[in-house]
Amino acid sequence: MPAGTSVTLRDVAQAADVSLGTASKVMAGRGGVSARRAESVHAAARALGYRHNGIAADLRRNRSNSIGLVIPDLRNSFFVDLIHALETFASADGYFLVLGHANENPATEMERIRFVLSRRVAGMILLPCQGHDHALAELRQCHVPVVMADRVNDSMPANTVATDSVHAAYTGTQHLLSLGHRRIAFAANTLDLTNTRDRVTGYSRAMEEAGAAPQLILCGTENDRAHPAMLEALLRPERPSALFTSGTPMTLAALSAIADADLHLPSEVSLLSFDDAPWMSVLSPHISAIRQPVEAISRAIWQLMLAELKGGSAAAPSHLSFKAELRPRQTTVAWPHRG
Amino acid sequence: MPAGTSVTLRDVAQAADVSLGTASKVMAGRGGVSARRAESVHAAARALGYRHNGIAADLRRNRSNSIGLVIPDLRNSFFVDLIHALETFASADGYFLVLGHANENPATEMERIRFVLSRRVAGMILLPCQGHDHALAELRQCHVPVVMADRVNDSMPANTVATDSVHAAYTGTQHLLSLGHRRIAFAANTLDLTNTRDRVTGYSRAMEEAGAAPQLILCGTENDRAHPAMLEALLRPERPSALFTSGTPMTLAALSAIADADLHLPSEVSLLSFDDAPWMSVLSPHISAIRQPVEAISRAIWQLMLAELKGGSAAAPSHLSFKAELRPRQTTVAWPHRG
DNA sequence: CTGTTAGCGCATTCAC
DNA sequence: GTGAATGCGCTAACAG
Repeated sequence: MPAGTSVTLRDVAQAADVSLGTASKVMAGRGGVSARRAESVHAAARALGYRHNGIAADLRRNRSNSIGLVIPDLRNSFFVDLIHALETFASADGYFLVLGHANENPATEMERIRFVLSRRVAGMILLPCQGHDHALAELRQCHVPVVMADRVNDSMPANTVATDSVHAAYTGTQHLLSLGHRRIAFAANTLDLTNTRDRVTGYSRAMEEAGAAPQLILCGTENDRAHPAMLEALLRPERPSALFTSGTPMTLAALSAIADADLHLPSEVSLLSFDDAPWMSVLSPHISAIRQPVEAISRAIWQLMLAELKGGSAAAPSHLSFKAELRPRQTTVAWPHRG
Repeated sequence: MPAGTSVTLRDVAQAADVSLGTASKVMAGRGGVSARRAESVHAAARALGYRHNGIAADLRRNRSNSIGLVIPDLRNSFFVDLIHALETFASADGYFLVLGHANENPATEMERIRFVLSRRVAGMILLPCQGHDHALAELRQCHVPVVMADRVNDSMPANTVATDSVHAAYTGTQHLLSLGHRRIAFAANTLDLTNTRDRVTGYSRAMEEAGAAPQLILCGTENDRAHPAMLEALLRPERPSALFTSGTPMTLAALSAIADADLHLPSEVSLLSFDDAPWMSVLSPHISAIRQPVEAISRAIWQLMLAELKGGSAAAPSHLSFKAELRPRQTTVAWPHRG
């Protein structure tokens, strides 16, 4: 079953009694055609229900106005906000985004990258999901401008944009330390993620500077693993007085673990979430969070992409970094807690 | 700047010293080629860094294995869950999804539909954002299988899949009524949405049957409008004892309005949310919600699409409907509340 | 088994 | 201004 017996430009030209070339010019909005003929082409197109075939045009011109965007997780509001911002920028410059969803799975990620690439996008924005070498190799092979973001570091051989994770985690940990907490656990996805490693670095540095012992909980993002891991930590005699979660999924797991451990939030345990979300400030207690500067990051990504798109590949890749914002709310309180 | 100086199948054939046709067969994995030559083609492809050009192939074969999916809002977890499920089904059948994000904006929706269509997808799944006539007209013009979902009704001239909104809202309202509530306000996006109208119908029916006066709050999904609208309702002397929100964004707004009105949840006001989300059951009180059967809906959508894809367009369009599930939790309590 | 041929729908020279 | 001609990279039908 073909994708519809579509009417082609040739049909339109025939009906309007002009040549294919003329019809093409008219439909493209380029000038150089008499008003009378232009109108008759438009009329014919309308009458026949003509639809421009974008892929044929792209093929012929060997260029395209679509940009690939492959992201790890649609359930994470940080990524969704980023998509949204990027869409706005791209659309303002006449580009369209072709989305790929890796679902936090490297194999799926490769599939999506390949698919998006096979659509011959003009450029590719990749937020890697886990490990980047395989993806990067694929990307370099096709001579397409690439901008990577979020789970990236400065040694990657491509343009990168990210939050300064070390600094953000360091600041967050200091916030907890300054409240008197010493036993602060950091719950993170996996050390396979470069930004998770950075967050752990920032956390550990602050802890060590304060002479406190870091306690790392590596628990993935799935509740089946994260919940029990946190619960176990909270049930230990020497349980942490504060939990610092490295992303929204872990925050969710922490919240239910705290409830299951029958601990009161925040008097018995404090909670700080890396990544903010709308729901964190509507129920009590409002959750203290670290907010990544999504707009700034998105703008930088797009700027970099646009530069490569028009300028040709620049010299050395750029590595941009932005500071996150600490938003202390009601779940980070002094320790020991004075009722 | 072209999308990279790509190496073509012709280059590969040349390097492997075979014909274009043979190279094509090898790369497509079709048999009928001697092992020796096949290997040499593969080797050449690897050496040159060949990448299949999917759009050229689609163009030539006049068919494609991608399906368009245009959705209203990425920030709504219902839609995200649906994307996720649909991706799984599609991928299992060898199809890829080309996503379009309408951002709850009819103009953007049209742009996205047109773009996705210009990519010559084999079929189109549309979750309309507001009004459907314009979009539907566009879709019908290009003779592509169409399945619409969520904000649809049985009179639409296309396959549709949805939750039985009337029934779900009716059941939810009854739940509130059975707890003793009489002043129940229903906070919804806009009556321009067909499923919102259905939800209002279900709500009103239950209210009228109980001899209670319906109170509708039409407030959009943006916090700037929704929050003040709900706050105003909650500050009235004859304020509702229960709020029934018609979607996650409204639930968020309701929650902050309840806090700002200084009302205790749930003893002073009950809350029932149409659409469930993970965060609703981690903080206290856990929010009572109505859950739409996302998997069933997604499966039905895909089934319908697949049938059209292989079977050719069926006779009359199907209109499928699924029952939602009420999940009473801690925010719907008896009224008047006995402390 | 393999090579040759003929387009898919379109944009773009280049003559007129 | 306009139309005829030439592929973009690929698949499929056919002839050897």
